Amino acid sequence: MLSVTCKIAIKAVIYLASRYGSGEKAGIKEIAAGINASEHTVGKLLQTLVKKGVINSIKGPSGGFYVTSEQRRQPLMNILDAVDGKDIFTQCALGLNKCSATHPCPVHHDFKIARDQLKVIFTTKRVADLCNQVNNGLAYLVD
Amino acid sequence: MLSVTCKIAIKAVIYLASRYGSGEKAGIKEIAAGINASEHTVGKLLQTLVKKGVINSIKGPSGGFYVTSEQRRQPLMNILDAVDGKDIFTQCALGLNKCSATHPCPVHHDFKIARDQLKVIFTTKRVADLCNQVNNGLAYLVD
DNA sequence: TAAATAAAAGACAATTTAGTCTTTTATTTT
DNA sequence: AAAATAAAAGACTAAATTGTCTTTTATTTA
Repeated sequence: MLSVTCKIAIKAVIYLASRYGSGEKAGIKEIAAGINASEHTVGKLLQTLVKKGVINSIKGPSGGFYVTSEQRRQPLMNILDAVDGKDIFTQCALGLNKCSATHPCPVHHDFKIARDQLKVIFTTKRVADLCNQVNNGLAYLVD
Repeated sequence: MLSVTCKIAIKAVIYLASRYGSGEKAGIKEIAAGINASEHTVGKLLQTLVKKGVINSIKGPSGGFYVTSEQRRQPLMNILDAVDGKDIFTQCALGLNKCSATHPCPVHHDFKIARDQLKVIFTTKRVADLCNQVNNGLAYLVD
């Protein structure tokens, strides 16, 4: 479904946004430790997120990564798009290039319903929503 | 979602079952041509399907691959399980090992709904159903 | 029984994806 | 201004997946 990197990216952003206020910075080490992932992997992927405007960063001592209050309001889709792209929401279940209502693969109609539902989840769930769940102990970022 | 191999496998089985009657045999070349895929890839993957009992084969001249009428009634899930396994229907969206209703990741509840829906599609749709669609010109296996 | 046919099996190669490491650049603090 | 800190950048390695090829085995037909 999502790539491994993308899953880590979502956890990293939620961790950052749930533990730190808007503008408050966290370093790579801390974020990696907080979501139980490799520092190297997290470092690399945070770069991508900064480049795509999902989060921000500042170099140097007392630098780090942070989210703005606006970025808290963005849907998970932004993270997914930055790392994996949006292809999974348009691709045919059987790999046809031209699969549509007028030229469907044999599972097109049903598959589209499920695929669209996933799309709804990722476009309606916002970073802030998930932070609340984590902060209230209703959801977890680690096993 | 599904691996490339698995997508080809589904198309191969549907092609075989839609073009040939129960017990009627088709060769690798023909199946590969019929779904616009590489002979090598198809040959290899059909082996897997035979081993897992999704289809049957007979060696030698006038040999080939075929499906029984019983195999026509099997759900797509059997193909998916034979090639990719059923993991995609249990895996956590964010990659947690222990993600459940009592220890959920932040998207568990919604994701599970969509995931379960996909599972329903693959367990209720049978090979024969899709063959009918293809044979009636309601669905296609190639672009 | 020999030749031809077609799948089975497995080795191998290529590609893609993921993960790691090193060097560079920017910023801050002393 | 120098030293320290932390991200940026990119090269590199490793692993997983996908795809290709060759050899073997079974079967049939002449």
